[in-house]
Amino acid sequence: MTDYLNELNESQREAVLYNEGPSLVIAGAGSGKTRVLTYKIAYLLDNGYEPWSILALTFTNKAAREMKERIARQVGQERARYLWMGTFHSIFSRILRAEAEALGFTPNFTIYDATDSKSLVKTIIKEMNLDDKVYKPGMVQGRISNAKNHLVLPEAYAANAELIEADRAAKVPLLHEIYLRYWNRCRQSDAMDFDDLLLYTYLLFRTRPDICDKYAARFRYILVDEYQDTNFAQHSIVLQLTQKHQFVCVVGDDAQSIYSFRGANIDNILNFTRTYKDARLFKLEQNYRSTQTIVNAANSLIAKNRDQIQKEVFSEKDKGEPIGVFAAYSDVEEGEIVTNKIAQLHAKSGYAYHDFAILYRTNAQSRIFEEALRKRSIPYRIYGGLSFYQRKEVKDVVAYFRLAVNPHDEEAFKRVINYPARGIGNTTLGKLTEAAGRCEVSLWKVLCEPLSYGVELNKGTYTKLQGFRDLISEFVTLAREQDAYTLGMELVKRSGIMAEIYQDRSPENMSRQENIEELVNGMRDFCDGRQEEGSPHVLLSDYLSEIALLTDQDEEQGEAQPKVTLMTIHSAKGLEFPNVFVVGLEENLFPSPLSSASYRALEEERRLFYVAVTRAEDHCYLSYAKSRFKYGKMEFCNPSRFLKDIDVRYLQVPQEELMGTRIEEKASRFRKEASRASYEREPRETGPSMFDGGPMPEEPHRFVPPRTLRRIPDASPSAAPAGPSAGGLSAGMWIEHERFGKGEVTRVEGNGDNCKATVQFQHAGVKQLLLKFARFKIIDSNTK
DNA sequence: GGTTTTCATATTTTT
DNA sequence: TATGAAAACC
Repeated sequence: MTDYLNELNESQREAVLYNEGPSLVIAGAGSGKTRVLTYKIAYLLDNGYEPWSILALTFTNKAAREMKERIARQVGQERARYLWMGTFHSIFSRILRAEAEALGFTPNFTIYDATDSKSLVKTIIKEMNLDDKVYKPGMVQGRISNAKNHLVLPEAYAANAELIEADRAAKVPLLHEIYLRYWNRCRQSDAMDFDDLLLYTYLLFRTRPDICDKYAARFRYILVDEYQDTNFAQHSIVLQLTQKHQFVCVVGDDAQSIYSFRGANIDNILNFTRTYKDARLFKLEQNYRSTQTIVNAANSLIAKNRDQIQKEVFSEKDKGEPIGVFAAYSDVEEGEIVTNKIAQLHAKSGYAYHDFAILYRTNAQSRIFEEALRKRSIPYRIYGGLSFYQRKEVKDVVAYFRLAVNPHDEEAFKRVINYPARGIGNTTLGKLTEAAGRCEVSLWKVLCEPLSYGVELNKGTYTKLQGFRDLISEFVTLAREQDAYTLGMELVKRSGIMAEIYQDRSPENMSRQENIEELVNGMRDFCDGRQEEGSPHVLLSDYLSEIALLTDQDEEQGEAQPKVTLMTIHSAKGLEFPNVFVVGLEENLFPSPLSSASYRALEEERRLFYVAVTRAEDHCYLSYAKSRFKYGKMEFCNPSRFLKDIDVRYLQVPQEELMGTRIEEKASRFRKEASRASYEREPRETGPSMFDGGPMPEEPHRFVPPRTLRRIPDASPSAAPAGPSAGGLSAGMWIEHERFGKGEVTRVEGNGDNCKATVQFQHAGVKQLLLKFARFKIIDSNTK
């Protein structure tokens, strides 16, 4: 039953087998960390632990799901399904719902997302008549979040001389007041933000030792993945639950700690053996992912950091090829170089497109590569950007759902009280808010009895408010009985959103319709899934608590077509690709200019670079541009200092452009020449061949490329030109549309999914139809 | 109360 | 450049 132990190397096996007390597993990049966690859990299950007595905390839902699947393969679905496995936030939100009353919340509390938090901060700043140029909502929210991550409550904040002094120095002395109000407003709204999920869990366990003991006894063994990215609150909760029995195993790599800007504290992992006195330390140092060259290069890079746990990561794979460095004259050229290289490797070495990743520091860099790939018709997929649940129309619908489950939810309330427009404007809302603030109750309570809270209203407004109140009241009643999917459909219709969005067929509305349909379909899948698992009644509240903690990253899409991956380095953590391009290695971009303030921030940037390089299995390429458009202005750039941090033995630098001071000299000379545009030189070759490691002649004056910034809405480069994809439609034809009746096609444009037709209808006027969705038939295909 | 225009703003973001 | 939100407008 323990034959799987043979699949582990010695240090992995030791880590799996040691279960007598606390342990810390330092898992170098690509060293089989997930495998160790999986087998350890399997081993525990085989050695007396019941599935429900094991708690495994991960950082993404995806990681939890994947690990559960792997364990299921090992020990069978039946046992795996009872494991407690999930993110800190999802596991503890479950516990908080179960214990909500002990904290003065209801089990149906709302989870505010980042946008809700920020919007609440914004309203509070406004209500306090503070200048939002000084009290920047983002910054205020960040400080509140930081306080919460350090388990500092509002009263403690106000009483903390150091914090108060820091705020005074930062010219935001009233921050503690904002924090307090924010805190109370969340409570009034029966809402918790992401940080609260951790903070309240900690408070629950601290104020109610009986409850803490209950869970500490239930979770006989706790495992934490990606421990380097936990914050103080998470660390403290784990400590609360394991202090007595000490059965805890944390896994992580301090060299890959890249989320300190979100409160992650690398000290948690660095000091683990001090927190748990008898902790055993295991190091996984064999890298199974990358070539020796890549591993060695990454080692030489990370060695430049001061704060780290010493380890020697090594690879027994092939030596591999040196890391190629590309110097481009401009950001556009950088895109071309990378794209050319991808095309070349694809054609000559037989790599599929999904074997490539382009990793960048900021999302803004993606566009250049998008355009370059599109030009060459290479399929790609961009990760990041606006997530599905952040789209306006989706948030609007979800706001109604949220109100139905918790009418006190202030952010949802404000979002939809006048959407769709029902004549309740800012003036009225202002009166309600004023009364709610004065009486310290939720907006909903004021809405229910405006008069008793002293709100003066004229008759018309009163009626409108009553209408909204009745609508929501009814939803609240329904939410207790009906299942989520049926109710979801109902709410979309009854709220008036359906009518609003389905009233015309403008392309924007079409995409909104599609998103709402997707949302509703998602609900159906969710209900079906839950029912299959044996819960007959799936309530809207179940659905909401599920999606509150979902992100885009969790959506798994079975991609049919292999595509090049474009993402930020942050989102690439944990992934691997045969070929990786790390782009934009320039000062003031990577490392980010904001990180130069402290050595800690700079070390984090270096770790980020380390993460990027160690994603690569076979080939890794680094590139930088000497000029780049930033905020619409062209800027000159110097190569990143990080390029010098990698031992040159592992690099293949273009021609004589060696790392070192010379590059700065050259760059500054180059800059002067470029700005004068003084003299002619022989024109440089064009085409891809020159970038294949060959010499790269300088050519200063040609350096500002003409930028063609047209917007191409179609993200699919493989889409065919207009003709055939237009569904056989062309100008001059007559069609009959389901709702608009008969009309003549006057124009057909775009291609693929974005193909649209302009149609002159006999009665409905001129409309643009997105052919992907439009329901019509051709009644006369004579194009005259 | 709804629309248009202008203006500031600009890392990374597993939850 | 490109986005979103406040201000000014109708």
